[in-house]
Amino acid sequence: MMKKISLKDIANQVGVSTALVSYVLNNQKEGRINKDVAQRIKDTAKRLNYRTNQVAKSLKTNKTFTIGLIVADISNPFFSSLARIIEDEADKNNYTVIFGSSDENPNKSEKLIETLVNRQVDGLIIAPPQNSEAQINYLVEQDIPFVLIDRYFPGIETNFVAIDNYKAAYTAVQHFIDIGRKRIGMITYESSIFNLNERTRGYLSAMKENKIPFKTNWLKELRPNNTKRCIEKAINELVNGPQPIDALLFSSNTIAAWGLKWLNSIDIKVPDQLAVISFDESEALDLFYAPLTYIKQPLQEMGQAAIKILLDHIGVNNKPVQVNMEAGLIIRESTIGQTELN
Amino acid sequence: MMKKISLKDIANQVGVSTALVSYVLNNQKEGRINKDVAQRIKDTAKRLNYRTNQVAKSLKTNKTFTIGLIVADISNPFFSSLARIIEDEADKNNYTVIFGSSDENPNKSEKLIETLVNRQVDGLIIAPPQNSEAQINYLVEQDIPFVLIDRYFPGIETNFVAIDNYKAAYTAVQHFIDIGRKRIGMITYESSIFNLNERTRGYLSAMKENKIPFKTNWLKELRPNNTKRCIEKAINELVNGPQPIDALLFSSNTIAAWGLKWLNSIDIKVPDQLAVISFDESEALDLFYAPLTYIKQPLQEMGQAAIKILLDHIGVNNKPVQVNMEAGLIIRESTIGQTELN
DNA sequence: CTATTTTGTTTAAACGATTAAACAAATGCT
DNA sequence: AGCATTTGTTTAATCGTTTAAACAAAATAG
Repeated sequence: MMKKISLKDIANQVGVSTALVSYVLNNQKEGRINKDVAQRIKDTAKRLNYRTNQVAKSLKTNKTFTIGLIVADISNPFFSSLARIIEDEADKNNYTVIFGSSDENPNKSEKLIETLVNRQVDGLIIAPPQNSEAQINYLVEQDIPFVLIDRYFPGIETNFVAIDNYKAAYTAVQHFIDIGRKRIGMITYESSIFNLNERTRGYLSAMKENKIPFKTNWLKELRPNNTKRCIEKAINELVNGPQPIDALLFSSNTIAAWGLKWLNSIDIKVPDQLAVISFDESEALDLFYAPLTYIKQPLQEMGQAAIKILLDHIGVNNKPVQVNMEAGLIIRESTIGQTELN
Repeated sequence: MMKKISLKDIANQVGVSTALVSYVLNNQKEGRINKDVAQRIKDTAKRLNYRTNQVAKSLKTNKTFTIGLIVADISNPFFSSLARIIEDEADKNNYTVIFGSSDENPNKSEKLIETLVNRQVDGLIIAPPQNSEAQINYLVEQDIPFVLIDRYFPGIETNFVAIDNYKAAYTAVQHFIDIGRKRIGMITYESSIFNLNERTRGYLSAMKENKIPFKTNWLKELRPNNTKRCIEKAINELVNGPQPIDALLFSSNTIAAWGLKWLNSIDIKVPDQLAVISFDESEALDLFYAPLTYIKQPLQEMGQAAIKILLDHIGVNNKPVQVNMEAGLIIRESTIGQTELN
């Protein structure tokens, strides 16, 4: 690695102090600096191809213009889409993004938070895994600016941006009922994550308020491990029982992807035999033979809001901002199939 | 933001110099330090919840343990999967990843490189867009360690990790021919990016060597803008002409996703009417009614190789390492459909 | 013709770590 | 006892910036 050009090098070349060089290159003390000297400094900087050392600058100014982003898994389209939006918004404000994947594991998440905080990020955007309350409280105590995204802990007063998952699930189930389905199943993860619980609560609540006799085994809660086979088993139980379901809600895009593959391979006809709705969108849901009705989260707005709130809390002690957005239900053939349209 | 604890705070509390604190916390000068004092320093560090300021450390040691990753678009599953692998490998080596998306735009890519270099990343992993040769040469001149991934410039001597795209495309076309297809089309981007050209070259070469009379309009090269409608138009021309094609190769996952949706909506039967192969995998290709035969890139190996090569070039002036891996052809129903199996 | 202000620039401390070198005290060796 | 070595710790410079404060020279005012 070549020796890097520093302010000092420019100062030496021009024959002035580093202070002056710094002032000129930062356009400070405008008017007070000799035009000639200023020009010579600028020229020399360009000629030597000077690049400011952000690390030194950050140390001195106590500002890194860096945001830490912690998601469950950057390779999950939900999070990578969000990451892209956050990246763009951050960039508009001259921030750079460092990211990490927690795999829904609180230990990993804690390690990531520590790493990012040690690197003096100006703030964090986090989709917290379950059992990570302590870390979040730590951030609150340390007064480190952060915004939770997608999930949050109702017991902790923090900034967050999420959707109303209760309502979203409720609306989905209501849609099933509106199209005449009564035996409605749901597959979700067994988890204490607030947003997932809200989805389950919405499902149960919609069933109840529509006076649908609910069978406990219509709700399948998956252990996080060995997911693929668990989903297959769950689906088998749901469709093969004495009271097979006629509608199914997947609580996440990953569950939906595995689930749809299995539905394909056991030849369940969607929507005739089984109407299907999934949370989150993905290319995959479009290419299923009956394009899926899905719950669309306003990712763009969520990402933008997260950045805005975060930046509004960097260096200022503002009150927590909590945003619950509304998801949309995009109705397609997996619930209103060709058959029913004709 | 609360005042952060520094070495000085610990030193003051314990009544020693910061140097000693630094030595103890870094386990240096082992044995030479009074056990008692060492313990007191460690205890105090823990009690005060000391976290080293990486920015200061980086400035002094001239090492950030940060890798910059520049891809075309982090929300593209190909790149987000790669990003995840790179993240994991980086983490194993105590590195953190900063990322940016170039949108295949050399200006953005240049800006990103500048930002990341200013932040003193120890090295870069880059999927370079077309017309970014100058930037890459700049990195070479500046002796900044980097590895190109997915694409590279044959004219520039750099580290790179890629697949043999010529061979991959050739193999795909050969597979079409082996199953009796002769009128084989290809949709790709019009681009000077080496890997795409190689794919085209592989396609043409396979056609030629199999003595398939090639029609120029079987090869559709898309302008990067307005892609969706261009793909639809291209497909219409390919399947509606006087000599409709009976096999189609998509040169990327994004083209495939749009293309398959369109094939669905104009009711082309895959594979009976049209056998289909795509580059890259994605959940979407699995859920198509005839799961797609696709060219599988060894992402895991590529990501791992990239990190290994990069780390081998940080701080050392090793010779460029160039890796061309072999892609696999995963054969599924879009070429060997049920009909032909029976 | 001083005193004051303005203009242009430098000095020097600071950010929070690292680390070579210096130093002091205790111990070992003959 | 006298010298060398070992042990334990501190001093001080440094990384590349920023920036308040000091300074010097020139311009303006009274």
